[in-house]
Amino acid sequence: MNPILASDSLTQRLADSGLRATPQREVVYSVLLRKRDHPTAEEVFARVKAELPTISLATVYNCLETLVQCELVRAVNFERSPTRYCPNLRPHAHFHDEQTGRTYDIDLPPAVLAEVNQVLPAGFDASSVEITFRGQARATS
Amino acid sequence: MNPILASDSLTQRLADSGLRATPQREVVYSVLLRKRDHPTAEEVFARVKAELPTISLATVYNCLETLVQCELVRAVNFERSPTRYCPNLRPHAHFHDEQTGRTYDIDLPPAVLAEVNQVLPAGFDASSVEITFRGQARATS
DNA sequence: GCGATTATTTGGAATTGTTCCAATTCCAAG
DNA sequence: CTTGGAATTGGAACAATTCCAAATAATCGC
Repeated sequence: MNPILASDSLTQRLADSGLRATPQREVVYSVLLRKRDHPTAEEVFARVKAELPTISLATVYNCLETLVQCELVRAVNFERSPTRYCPNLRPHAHFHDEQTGRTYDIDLPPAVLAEVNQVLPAGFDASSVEITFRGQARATS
Repeated sequence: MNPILASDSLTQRLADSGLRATPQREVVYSVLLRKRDHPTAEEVFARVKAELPTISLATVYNCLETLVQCELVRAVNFERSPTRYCPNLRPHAHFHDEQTGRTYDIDLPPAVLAEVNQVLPAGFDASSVEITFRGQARATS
């Protein structure tokens, strides 16, 4: 009945983990979907407050952590700057523009991913791999 | 005259950047070379104190930062845990063992590095790329 | 060598991002 | 209802790092 489909998949994923779909979780997730610019927890907090003025920063951290657990959101770390969050579930690398500080998603073709995994010697069993570029982007995307 | 060759290349690199080879910098660097287990700043601090009991943590941070600037050492970040330092200058990825917390260097063949760089669309100019695996290692290395 | 200048080190305070905690509040089921 | 677990909240605590101002050390022009 709710026209916002994302909310349904959210509810489903949460239920799968035995968790509830609360307004806070829904708004945090929708904020991430709405503007996919890899916001920090503080930025998410600011955006969510527009809709839920009484939400606390702790709750934003809780919700983000929950979404990461449910694999609806990826936490992205670049050096020691604040963790950023992205709702892109396809395999992708990140490009960090040194000038602007902006982060871009770079799609990772399965073939490349496969080749990268080949570099692991016997005895190393990787559950995930993260690829991060840093440099300069003139792209508008 | 000094039989420790590393110290010479250190002196050289520092000089190239207009910096001095101080005892603190030399000992911090030698500690990294001696045990290449990706220590944190605190761990380096503890090891250096054996030789220079009066060194301060701030100086260890300074020295590490200097060595990173001179490209003698790489800073390695894994999620939000403390930065680790490694004196391995060859292109390599890192494998983070989720059980033990240990970090392993994984050599990166130029061909793989080249292919990874190919995923960047036009307009993205990368100055460096970082590849980090996470998983389980049974290796002894 | 000798003072002037600059680089480096030092200890402690400050900062930042995040987590913890104890006290509510909110649901959901019996 | 009411009882129990889940979730939220605000503020304190925390960990890693950086900042800062004072002390120390090295280097340079003379």
